[in-house]
Amino acid sequence: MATNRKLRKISDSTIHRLSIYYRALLALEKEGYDTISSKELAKREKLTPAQVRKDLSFFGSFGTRGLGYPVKQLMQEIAEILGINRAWNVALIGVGNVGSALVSYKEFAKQGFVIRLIFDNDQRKIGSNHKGIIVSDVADMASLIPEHNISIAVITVPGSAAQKVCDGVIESGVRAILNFAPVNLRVPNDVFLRNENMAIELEHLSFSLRNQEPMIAE
Amino acid sequence: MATNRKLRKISDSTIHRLSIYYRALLALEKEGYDTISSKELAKREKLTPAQVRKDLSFFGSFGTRGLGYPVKQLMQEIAEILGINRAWNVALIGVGNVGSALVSYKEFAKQGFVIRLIFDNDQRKIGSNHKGIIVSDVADMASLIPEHNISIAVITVPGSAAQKVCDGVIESGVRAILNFAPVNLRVPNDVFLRNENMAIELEHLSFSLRNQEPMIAE
DNA sequence: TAACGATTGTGAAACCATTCACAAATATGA
DNA sequence: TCATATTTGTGAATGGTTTCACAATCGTTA
Repeated sequence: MATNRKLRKISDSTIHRLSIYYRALLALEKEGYDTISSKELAKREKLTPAQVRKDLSFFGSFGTRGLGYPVKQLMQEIAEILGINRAWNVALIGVGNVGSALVSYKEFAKQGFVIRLIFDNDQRKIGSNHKGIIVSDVADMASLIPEHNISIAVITVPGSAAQKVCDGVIESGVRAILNFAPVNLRVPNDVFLRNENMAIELEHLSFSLRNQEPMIAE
Repeated sequence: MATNRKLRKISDSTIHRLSIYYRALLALEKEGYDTISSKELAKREKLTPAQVRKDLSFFGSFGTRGLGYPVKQLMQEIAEILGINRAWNVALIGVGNVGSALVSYKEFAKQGFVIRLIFDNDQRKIGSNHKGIIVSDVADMASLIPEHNISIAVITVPGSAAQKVCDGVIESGVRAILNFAPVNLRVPNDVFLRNENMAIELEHLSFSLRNQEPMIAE
């Protein structure tokens, strides 16, 4: 059981790596491993053994000295820590290119994130069927979102509309948002916001390429 | 001019924020601002004034004491630092749901990232036209990528195929990769890799929701 | 059952990023 | 032209994350 220890300030990086460990363990299980050492796990993910152990130690002690961590069990522990050992109802707002792609994205549902509602403000899209889900009018968010017990909203509308949509979903009671629009959304302190901004990632690559040669001057 | 100072170890966070500043400045310019203080800029992006100044100071001194930073000029400086004051040729590998969405994504080209080539291994897709670009066979990467002067590869193939595709584009001379496949790619040290993994972001949200109440036990 | 090798869990040390605080520089208004 | 208010740029202080290093523990083998 994922223990309730004093899990006060867990850093974003640690949570991020937990996701990475989880994927690694999935692969290890498939490959037939029963146990895995922090050393081996770290090597696979280009991390350090100490980091793996420290990350896990925030949540409990899951390993056996001299042996390592039990693959299956650790997977379950991490799933529980991350909250992915259950289903979350998701609403998708905006059925443009990105939105449509996400509806068909299988990894989504595999991890327990189930798209229950799809919204758009385009009359031509409202009522249409996307993978079995009828597109609703954004105007109906306030009633539909609580009704369907939605925990997470995924925003895939154009940047210009994003803040308004964001305010709307929060109004409807959503407290976790994944934003694909290329803008910085403003949310209250009790709302969790994550951004997926491919322009920023490309700019990072562009920076790296431009500064390839360490550029030591002066 | 973006100066060539001793820009040795710039942290990822700083580069990330540079992208954020750039977007903020775009908006400020539209709103008619000529200058902006670190205080104001920080307030808009929920950062601290000191952070803004420190970030910028790694690259030069662009402000005027008592006044602030000139909006237009600072934008250009950052564009130069990030390397987005020019065009980069991009190849897209994999025309599934995500790949198709990216081809139509306008922000892409706006920032100077121009998709020149599209690859797939599905015979039914090869030869088809996506927004004016004919889909090529992945088997032809080795010749086409150098020919078209591609700097960045965007990988949108299923996880199972991603590592092989990754090895292929590196073989063809690409040194910057944006990976959408939900796997940890292995690349040599001189290749820049960024990951866009929406499952991980969702898991982060899931973690936050699950631990909403600080969970102080023991 | 005892001895050995392996590996965890974790304080302490080292490292890195952020914030503080203030001198230096500039704009502005009298 | 001078005094005042503002804001930058940056060393120093702080706070946070990663790595180190080792005692504690366990499996294995003789």
